[in-house]
Amino acid sequence: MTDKKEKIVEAALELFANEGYNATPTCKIAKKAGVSEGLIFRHFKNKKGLLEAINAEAEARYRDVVSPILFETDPKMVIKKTIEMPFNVDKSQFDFWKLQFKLKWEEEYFNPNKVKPLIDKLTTAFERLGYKDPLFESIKLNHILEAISIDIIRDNLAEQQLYKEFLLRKYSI
Amino acid sequence: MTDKKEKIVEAALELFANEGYNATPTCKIAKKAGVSEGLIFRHFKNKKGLLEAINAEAEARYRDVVSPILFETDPKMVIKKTIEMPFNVDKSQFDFWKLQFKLKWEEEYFNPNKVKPLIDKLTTAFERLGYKDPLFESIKLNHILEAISIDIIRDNLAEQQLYKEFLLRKYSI
Amino acid sequence: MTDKKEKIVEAALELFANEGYNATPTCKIAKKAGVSEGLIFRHFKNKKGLLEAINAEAEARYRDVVSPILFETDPKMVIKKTIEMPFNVDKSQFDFWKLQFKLKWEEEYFNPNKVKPLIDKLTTAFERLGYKDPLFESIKLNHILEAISIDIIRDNLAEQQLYKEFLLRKYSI
Amino acid sequence: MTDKKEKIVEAALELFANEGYNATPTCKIAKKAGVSEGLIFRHFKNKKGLLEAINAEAEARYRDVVSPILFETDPKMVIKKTIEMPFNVDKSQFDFWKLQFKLKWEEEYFNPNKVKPLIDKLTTAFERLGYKDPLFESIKLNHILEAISIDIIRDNLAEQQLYKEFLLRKYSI
DNA sequence: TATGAATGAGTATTCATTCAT
DNA sequence: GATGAATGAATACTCATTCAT
Repeated sequence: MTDKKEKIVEAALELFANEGYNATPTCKIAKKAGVSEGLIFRHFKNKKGLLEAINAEAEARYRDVVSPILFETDPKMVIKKTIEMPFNVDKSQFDFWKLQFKLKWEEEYFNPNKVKPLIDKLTTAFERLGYKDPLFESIKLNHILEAISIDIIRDNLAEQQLYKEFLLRKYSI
Repeated sequence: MTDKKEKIVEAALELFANEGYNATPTCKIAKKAGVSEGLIFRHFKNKKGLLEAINAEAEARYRDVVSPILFETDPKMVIKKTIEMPFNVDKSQFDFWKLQFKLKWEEEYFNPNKVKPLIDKLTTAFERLGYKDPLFESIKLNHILEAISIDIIRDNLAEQQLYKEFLLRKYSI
Repeated sequence: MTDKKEKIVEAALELFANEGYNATPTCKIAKKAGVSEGLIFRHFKNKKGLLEAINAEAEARYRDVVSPILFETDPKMVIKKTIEMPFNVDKSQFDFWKLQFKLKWEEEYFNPNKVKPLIDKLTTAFERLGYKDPLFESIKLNHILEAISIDIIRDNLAEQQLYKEFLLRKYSI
Repeated sequence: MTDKKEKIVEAALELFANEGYNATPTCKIAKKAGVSEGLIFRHFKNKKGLLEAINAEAEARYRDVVSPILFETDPKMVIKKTIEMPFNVDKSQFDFWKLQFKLKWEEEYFNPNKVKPLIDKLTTAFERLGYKDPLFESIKLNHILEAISIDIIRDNLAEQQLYKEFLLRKYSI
């Protein structure tokens, strides 16, 4: 990716995440990126094309974060790593995840199957640990983590460290 | 509220909830409501004014749903009613809640204090029931319910009844 | 048709005819018509929609010009009226016809069946008058008249009166 | 002319002829020619420069086609060769002529004197053959041939062979 | 000669909003 | 209260043209 193309993506990511896709004019992206407006369309064809380029990278990052869990064999470690996941997200990546959560509300970008591998992995883990309703347990844990992620991203969760320890304790980890 | 004013609100609610506020042109609202575009501005001054009118009603509805919990005295019942809350939302109201959840992502409409009364009530309840970390317990339950609400509204939660019973069991209810 | 809508059509006709459809920006049409640019799209949806509206009117005018010939019963009069047709076009209508001839070069707007009724009528007329190759005669006459029309519209035909008489003489009229 | 320069001219000719000069973006020409967009401007300075280069070649070709008539001494042969001219155009040259006819509608490229030598030659021929109105006869024949050319180029003339023979018969050739 | 990234002015189109009726 | 024509600023997108390599 050329220098300017990268600049466009960065600017767009920040603006889409914070002001919203529809509320962000392409001229604002161009100005923030320090490039001409036309260049956006030369590189991405569409405003939507730009969004999709960002989104494609997001899929990759999601996989990077989740795959260490999927390769874990110890059931306790599966749960531990899953709980720790949202707390480990670097601040520099918040815009990225903010955009992801926003886009979930657009039919077009919402893919309910995305979490399935993780749910499956958690279900197996809970099963091995002798939990009664392993599927519901994993759905519940996933729910907690989704909500936590949202709070963290929006800087709306106090005492993260203590809360994380509380959760780990709950699962006897 | 006159007949036509009501029609505008209904149309706007559905469109804002499903297509997004910025992505919905006023002419589309007018067409769907079967009124002239000008009438929207006679009744609401602004497009934003229309959104705020809808939003104000949402606050009222939120209070309607939560207040029965706040007036509950039995701690077990507090938790039971809280868990049951998202499962009892009528389908006819989904657009309403969908819009609320979407708007949470706009700084302007996000009010982190909104859930405070419920969190407090839950904390007290968990305290009375002898839970070790009542605050974190209530935050956790709230997280679960937020995530459930999102799934239900988006028609993304299977076996709701069984899941609800599972949760109640978890809290020994 | 409202006053302003009519103004738009007039301005567009003149510009499309003289500068070409693609070479005419909508802002120029708006300025010439003395209206806001947006109004063009409110009335015609598209720039192309505007062209098509003009074109539809052109079809009507063509029919108005040709139908008196089609209802003629005397074969000599059929030929006479046909020959006179291009010479009788009023100068105020030149832009209209200019645009028609230009558009014939766009696949999309070229309809080879348009002249068929006239060709048929002429063929019958030549047949009745005992011409040897009535179909070719009518094609030939039509060719002459098309070329004359083009010359007249572009103000490129000197001594129109004498030329017309020459042609009539050729057909012994 | 280098290989690539030639490719550009070919691509531009086809596109200008069929889609129109204004409707053809330079990037489309470049893609069709298999060269970079910049190269067009290195070779032709302008988009207009490219058009003019094509046009200059057209003038040459026109002269090639007409000069054999101008050097003809037998009046009958002058008329015969003139009539046969449009029927002899090779299909591979249609785009060339199509563009010429289209450009006639742009003031800038319309040169009414272009046909003058041919008209003069025809007039003299008709004079020698004892026709009454030699000038009008030659204008008329020219009109017929212009219209025929247009029809042939647009593949809109059936039974060309028979029609040509019909015309020759008309002039007792 | 040839490329392709980059530009900036332009162009069709949208849209919230106003206003006379 | 209600309409619908009209506006003008904004917006996504195009395109001829330049320039460093």
